Amino acid sequence: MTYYALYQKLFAHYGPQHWWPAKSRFEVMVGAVLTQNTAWSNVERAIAHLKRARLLSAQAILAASPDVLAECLRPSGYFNVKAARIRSFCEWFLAQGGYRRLRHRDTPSLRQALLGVHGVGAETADDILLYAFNRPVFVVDAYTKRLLARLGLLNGSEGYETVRHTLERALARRPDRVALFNEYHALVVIHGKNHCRARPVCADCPLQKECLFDDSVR
DNA sequence: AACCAGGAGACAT
DNA sequence: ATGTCTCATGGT
Repeated sequence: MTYYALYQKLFAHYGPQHWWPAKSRFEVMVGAVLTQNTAWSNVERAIAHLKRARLLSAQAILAASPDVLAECLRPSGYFNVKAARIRSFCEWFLAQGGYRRLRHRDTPSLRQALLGVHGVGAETADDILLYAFNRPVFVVDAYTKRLLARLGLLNGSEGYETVRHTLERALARRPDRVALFNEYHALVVIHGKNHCRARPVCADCPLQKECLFDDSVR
C-alpha cells in the first residue's frame, strides 16, 4: 500500500474533516500548544474561557496576569506549563511583527524560528506551519507513527524528522499539497480516535486487519 | 478505577 | 543520541 493509497482509503471512509477546528489563525496557534498530549474536547473548554475573558490575541494574553491566564487554561491540563508556553509564544509572535510579517518568511526559516520558542516542539511547529500558515508540511504525531508502523510502512523506531521527510517525499509530486497534508493528518487522527484500539478490529474499520495498532509504538 | 489524550523540556545515561 | 520523569484535566 502506498502513502497516497492510504490517504484515499481514509478519505473515502471518513470524508473531508475541514481542519483546523478554529476561527482565526491565532486561535489555531494557541490550540496547537494547548492540544499537546491532550484531548481536543478539553482544549475547547480552555479556548471558550479565553474567549469569554477576551484573551484571544497576543497583546491581550501578555497584558493579562499569569494566574488569570492559567485559570482559563485549567481544563486543557498542564495548565501552569501551558500558560508559560502560550506566553512565550505570544512574546515571540509580537516581537516578530505578528502574522502579517511572519507570512513572508520562507518555510525552513519560519520552522526554525518556531522551534526556538520555548514549548513549541516539532509537532506543534508543524501544526502551526500547516494549519495557520498554509505551508506544505506533513504533521507527524503518535497516531501517524502507530498506523504507519502497523501497516508495515515504517518499523516504528524512526524519529520525527525521518517520518516527516518520508511522507513529504512520497507525496512531493501530488498537486495541492497543503490541502492534501491538511486532510491527511486530520484523517489519521480521526481514524486513530475512532477505530482500531479494539481487538479484533471494528467491523467498519476501513483498513480492517491492517489497522491493528502496535501499542508499543509511540 | 486505571488508562490515555492531536507533546515538550529537563535531566541522566 | 536515546530513555525516563514530570506536567494535569476530563472522558471511557
